[in-house]
Amino acid sequence: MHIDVNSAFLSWTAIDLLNNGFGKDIREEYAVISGDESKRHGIVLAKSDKAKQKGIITGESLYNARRKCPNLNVYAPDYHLYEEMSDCLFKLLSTYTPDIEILSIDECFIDYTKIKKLYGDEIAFAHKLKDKIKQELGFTVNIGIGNNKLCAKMASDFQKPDKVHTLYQHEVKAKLWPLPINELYGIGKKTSEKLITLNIKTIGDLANIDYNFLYKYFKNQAASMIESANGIDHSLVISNSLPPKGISHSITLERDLTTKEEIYEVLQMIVERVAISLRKQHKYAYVVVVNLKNQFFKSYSHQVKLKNATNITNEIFETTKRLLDEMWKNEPIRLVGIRLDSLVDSDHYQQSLFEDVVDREKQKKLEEVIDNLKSKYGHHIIKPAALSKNKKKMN
DNA sequence: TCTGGGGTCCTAGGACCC
DNA sequence: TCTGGGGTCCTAGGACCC
Repeated sequence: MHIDVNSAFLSWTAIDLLNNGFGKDIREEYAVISGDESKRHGIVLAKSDKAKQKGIITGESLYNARRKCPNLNVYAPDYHLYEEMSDCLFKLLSTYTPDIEILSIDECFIDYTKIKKLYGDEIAFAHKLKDKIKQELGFTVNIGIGNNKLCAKMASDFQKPDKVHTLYQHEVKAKLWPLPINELYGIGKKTSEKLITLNIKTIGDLANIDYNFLYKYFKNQAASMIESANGIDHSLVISNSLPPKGISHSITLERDLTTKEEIYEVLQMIVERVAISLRKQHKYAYVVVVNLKNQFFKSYSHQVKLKNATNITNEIFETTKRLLDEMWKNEPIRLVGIRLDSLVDSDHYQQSLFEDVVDREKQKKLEEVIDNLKSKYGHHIIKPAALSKNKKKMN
């Protein structure tokens, strides 16, 4: 089964507003959740059914959405709230089974095969489950049932909200094949455009295409594309969520930055964040990546693999500065991002002849102390002098 | 005041090795 | 007599997902 919260961010904000005495349910009006336009974060993160009927889609600019629906009501996202609501949902589900694979903040798979003996017919169970979620948590979900994850996921997407759908193997032809090709999981904008030029317009078209023909255009992807279109998927529900492969953070700036010093300051801020997150997870990173986006929305990245995995803020910061020096084309920058990759559980430190190991150990201890101060007294209790607004007052 | 942020996976090309 | 083939690792970029 695939369980998917209907318009998650919007539903969750709606509940929160109702709980705080807001007189109306924003699920019933022309509403979207969006970031702050003045900070250049104005894109649609979630929409109500009514907004959807106006043609508003997730991911488009708020500017665009307003043109489709001039009297649109806009609400800010609250990520802390969303984490809490998400936790509540997964906790409720885990009272039924430990076999839950969390896909994102608002959706997951459960392996019903293993608990069918306990709870009986899956369709009856799914209805009871969705009603229980609505009653106890206040929001609706769609539940898709299938013989594998792909079919369950496609089924949960059929008709919304508050519905249970099945997509068993024998239903693939009737329920999956008529859908437009871009609705197949794994087929995005680029691939569907390419497929349409090949006259492959529906999932059924893809399901029945000649493999050798498709191979010419999609190489190794061809086989799995045809399998998906036939509702075939051998992947398993993996309950114990895997550790992250990387940690990243990026910021779209309120205005484009034009000097290296300004970009350094942003880098420093972002490094602080990712490094703390890294240490919190007891990880060390081998690879440091800097990503930039220029005023024309062109992104480019530069990365380096370190000799030694690190979790030391300063080592990461110095690395990102070096990367920036090498890659920056002296042009206005809209977004600055950092990613830490190739994470390992311990640093297996290889001492270099020219390094001061004592100093490195001291640095690590210092950062442990700083992390503790921050978690006790808040993020702003201590920060690099370079990020202080009153640099002259600092001792 | 048009266009976010956090992820995963894949591919292509170059360096390098035997 | 101009120049293989297989393999790994690294980097950059892109597609896709929510």
